[in-house]
Amino acid sequence: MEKTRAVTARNSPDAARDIPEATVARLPVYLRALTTLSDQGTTTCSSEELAVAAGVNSAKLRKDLSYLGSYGTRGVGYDVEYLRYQIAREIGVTQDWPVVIVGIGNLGQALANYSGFRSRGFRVVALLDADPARRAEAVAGLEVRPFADLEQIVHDHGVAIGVIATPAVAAQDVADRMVACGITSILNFAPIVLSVPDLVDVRKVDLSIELQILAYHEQRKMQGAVTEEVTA
Amino acid sequence: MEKTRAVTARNSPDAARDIPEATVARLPVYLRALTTLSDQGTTTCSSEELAVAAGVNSAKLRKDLSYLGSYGTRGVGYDVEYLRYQIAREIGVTQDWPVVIVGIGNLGQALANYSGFRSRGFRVVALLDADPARRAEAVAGLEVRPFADLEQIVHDHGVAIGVIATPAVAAQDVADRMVACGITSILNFAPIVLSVPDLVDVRKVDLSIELQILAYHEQRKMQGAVTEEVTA
DNA sequence: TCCGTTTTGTTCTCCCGTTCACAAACTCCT
DNA sequence: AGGAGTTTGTGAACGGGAGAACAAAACGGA
Ligand SMILES: NC(=O)c1ccc[n+]([C@@H]2O[C@H](COP(=O)([O-])OP(=O)(O)OC[C@H]3O[C@@H](n4cnc5c(N)ncnc54)[C@H](O)[C@@H]3O)[C@@H](O)[C@H]2O)c1
Ligand SMILES: NC(=O)c1ccc[n+]([C@@H]2O[C@H](COP(=O)([O-])OP(=O)(O)OC[C@H]3O[C@@H](n4cnc5c(N)ncnc54)[C@H](O)[C@@H]3O)[C@@H](O)[C@H]2O)c1
Repeated sequence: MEKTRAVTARNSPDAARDIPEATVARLPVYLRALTTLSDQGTTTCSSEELAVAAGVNSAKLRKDLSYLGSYGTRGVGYDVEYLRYQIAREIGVTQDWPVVIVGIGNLGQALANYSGFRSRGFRVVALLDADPARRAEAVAGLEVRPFADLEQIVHDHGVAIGVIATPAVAAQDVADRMVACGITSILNFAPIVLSVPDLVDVRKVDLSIELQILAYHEQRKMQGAVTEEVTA
Repeated sequence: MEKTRAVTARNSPDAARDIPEATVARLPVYLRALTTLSDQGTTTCSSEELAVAAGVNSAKLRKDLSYLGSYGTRGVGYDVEYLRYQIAREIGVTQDWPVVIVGIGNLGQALANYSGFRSRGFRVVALLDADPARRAEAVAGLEVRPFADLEQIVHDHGVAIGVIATPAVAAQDVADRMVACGITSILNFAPIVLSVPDLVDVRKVDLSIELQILAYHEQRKMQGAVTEEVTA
């Protein structure tokens, strides 16, 4: 029974192939590059062109795409629109995903105001904040609602994805409540490691960590410069 | 001559060991966990405790730390303060890094107002925006200055790290100008692949991509659920 | 129809990172 | 002093991803 699935042909529309995680992370980049090409009026592109636009090796690009199926034509390349649709479908952004944002402070407001989510398959259906003062005025055309409304909202809109933009101390509580309401994917901006059940996916974005990684390399560049001076 | 370096003992203070990239990305997480433990009054911790706090495997944690040196005591564990300092020193955040933010819109303002950067070794020294209207009022106690001031600011403060929070169309231009001014590390929030010289480090944060990765897994969970229903 | 050109899809190899497992080293108790 | 218990640091096995390289396939021109 398990084997049956593995034997399923690549092109089979409903085959649940397991795409490597590294590839999944790059598919959105290809999608973005294809959208740009499409906007420029390009109808066809080679793996080399697309690879340059996406900032990756062309062999890697072709291997990534081969996990989805054979959507190219040898000697010609890929049809931009067709490939774009196939990737969008594979990722799951041909439909709109309802999203709730919890914690409407500096970052939460910026996220709520960001138009890019909408055009990429996500719709912010509710903004939640524990602080009544935050609820005085609407943000991005949406009222800010009490955190207690979470369950109702998740139920009404069938929300599966939640964004946490609260302070770190509140994040685990918020995550627990989200999970209890049936949310199974969380994007976390709070600088804390969340503990959730196995079936819930968590992705974290930590801007301080990004800067620290840059700082590490920056420091090494400087050390190298000094060493060179000394040995010279 | 090349060999000499390889032979250098791990504990040697000035040894330029090459730490794996994956490890570098985790060091800030350990640093954060150690700071939390320290705040809670913990003076000593085992690799197992720290690993749980950081959300990683304890063997991986120990191997990561071993790249920095032997800072633990067998049978006892690690001194929290000591290890915290060693990691901070290795990353390079014992000193303060001056940072400029370009593009003071929704996201740029949120970043400017974020206090967490300061406590983690970064100091926002200037906010730049091309739009004169943006410069009417100060953000986070800093005036918003014209983009043309970049070179002066970079020169005056010795800025090595720049943050791009402009729309995608402007990002490559901004990056080029940054590089021309001597900035060698860039944190990019615009959804575009930046092209920069080899010696410049770029890290990108793309929130749409994060959501799309979650959507992919979410879709698979649902497919699985449907398949189960059908086969049941 | 056939051959040269182009470009995909895939195989193969190498490298990096993860994890296991254990010896070495340290503490504490008797 | 010695042994039991604990925890680190690391060697070795393993798995996954990156990239080179090539065969298969499509196209176009003669
Ligand atoms: N602002 C940034 O640029 C930035 C950068 C990196 C990381 N972060 C992280 O993102 C998170 C938010 O940052 P911020 O600057 O927007 O903070 P903020 O203080 O401006 O906003 C936090 C919001 O969360 C709300 N909140 C607190 N507890 C809550 C709860 N239990 N339920 C619902 N809402 C609750 C608060 O009322 C507030 O409105 C923090 O964890 C921060 O560390 C922010
Ligand atoms: N807001 C978010 O939550 C969010 C989320 C994901 C990605 N992003 C990305 O971050 C970037 C900024 O988003 P935002 O919502 O803050 O946009 P925004 O439009 O609110 O702000 C952009 C700012 O950049 C300034 N700017 C434009 N061209 C410039 C130039 N050449 N030099 C200097 N400044 C310039 C504009 O004047 C404006 O103030 C965008 O690329 C967006 O795609 C934002």
